[in-house]
Amino acid sequence: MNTCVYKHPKHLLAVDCIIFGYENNKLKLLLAQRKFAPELGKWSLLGGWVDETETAEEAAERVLFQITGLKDIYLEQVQVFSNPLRDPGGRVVSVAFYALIRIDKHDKALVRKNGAKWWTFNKHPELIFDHNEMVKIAHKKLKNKASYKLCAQNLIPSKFTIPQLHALYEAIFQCEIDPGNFRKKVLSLNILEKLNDKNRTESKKGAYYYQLNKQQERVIKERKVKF
Amino acid sequence: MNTCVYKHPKHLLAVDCIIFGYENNKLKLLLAQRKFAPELGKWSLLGGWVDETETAEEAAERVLFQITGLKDIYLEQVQVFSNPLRDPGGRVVSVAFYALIRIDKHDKALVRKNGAKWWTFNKHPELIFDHNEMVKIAHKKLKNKASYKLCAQNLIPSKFTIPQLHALYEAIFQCEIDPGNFRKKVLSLNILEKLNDKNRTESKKGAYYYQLNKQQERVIKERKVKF
DNA sequence: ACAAAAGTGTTTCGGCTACACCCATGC
DNA sequence: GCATGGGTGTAGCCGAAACACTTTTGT
Repeated sequence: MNTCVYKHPKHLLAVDCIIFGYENNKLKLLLAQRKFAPELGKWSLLGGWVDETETAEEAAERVLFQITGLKDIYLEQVQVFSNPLRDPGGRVVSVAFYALIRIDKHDKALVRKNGAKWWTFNKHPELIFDHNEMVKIAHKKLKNKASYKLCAQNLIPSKFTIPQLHALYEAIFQCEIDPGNFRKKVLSLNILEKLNDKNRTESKKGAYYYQLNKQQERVIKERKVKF
Repeated sequence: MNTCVYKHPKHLLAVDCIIFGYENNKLKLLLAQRKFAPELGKWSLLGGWVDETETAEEAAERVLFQITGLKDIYLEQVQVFSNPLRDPGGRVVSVAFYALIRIDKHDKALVRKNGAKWWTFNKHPELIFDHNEMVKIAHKKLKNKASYKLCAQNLIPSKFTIPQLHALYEAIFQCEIDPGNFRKKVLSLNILEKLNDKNRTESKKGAYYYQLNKQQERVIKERKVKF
């Protein structure tokens, strides 16, 4: 890959990660304070440079590993941001990704060491450059994804109760969802396996645990050709 | 923008356009034969390089103008393709866009001069590199878009009959759609205005022309929070 | 008259919504 | 026994799908 037949202007290529987590019934966002100019000290998404020998996805995985100590993180490409003026420090094209993180599994000390901090999603601070827009679009994509796929395994432990799943979905969509209808809908998908033990920490009656069954990759709802 | 505070590897950045058109009741794709190595002579998407002072969107618009003579073309970003080995000629990161073109309005001579050719969508030749994958994903995105927004104005003349619109949607979705249900659905959106004249070229009875009314930008169907 | 496409009406079905209601348990 | 959250049942509504039917007009 060191030889190249094309002669054209080259660009700095970065990745920026919108890192979602879930804790205490709230959707969270992992942000960092810039350690270099411009905008030193301001809050921003976590990002990094794309090397010559890796894909943008691999660069994002590398960034996420450095920050959280986790591998095999769920990643989705959001879109490219390429306004020449988006970064006052120079012409940087950025590929935005959103990531889903199991907060209970990641390396909290490492996060702290990196100067990063988890923010409640709807209370996060203003971000630098076009990062606010990135977050907005990523959240929209996450909601869309979650309405078709159960992305539980990427945000909460593999054993969970229906009320816990319900709370997760309310956090993702930032709105109330009828608990009874939610339960019926999610059970009708036949992707959950009921376990014999109950979680008794959150109510007197206790709620049965479930886990994803084999066909967990099944799409929740095929987009039909309506038109 | 000539000064830059960052010191990191730089990348060649390209755009590739999946150009959709519609003619003779068929979805079409505009393709070109490569005029340079590698893969000289093979069919490929139309693409170009991103300059230092423009966005990827602007680069795509530039490419589309050079090929079709049209400005203000409907464009949607598909995604970034950044496999270091995707192009044997060197490490090129590509941003894919799909475009919707009014075939009746574009400059056919210019297209021919550029060595480009319209192919029926489901009969197009094998493409170079990862362009087949780009087309597949773009088509999926187009179908998704068309199920929420009436993208008629970007593919057919502004005056059209319901049967013509129906045929367009059958071409986009590559499947049959019940004509009666389609008519009722599209009229129920209240975005079409009935005109007084009929098109008599396609049937004995003739079909009334319609055009988009003021609120043409209205989304066909809000994605509800189902979950 | 009839073929062919435009356009309308009707019935069925399934899923979503909004509730009311029962269940199990700790206090 | 009662408050609390877990879990179930049900009636109504709406939109999609399937398909029968009417309308218009050229030949």
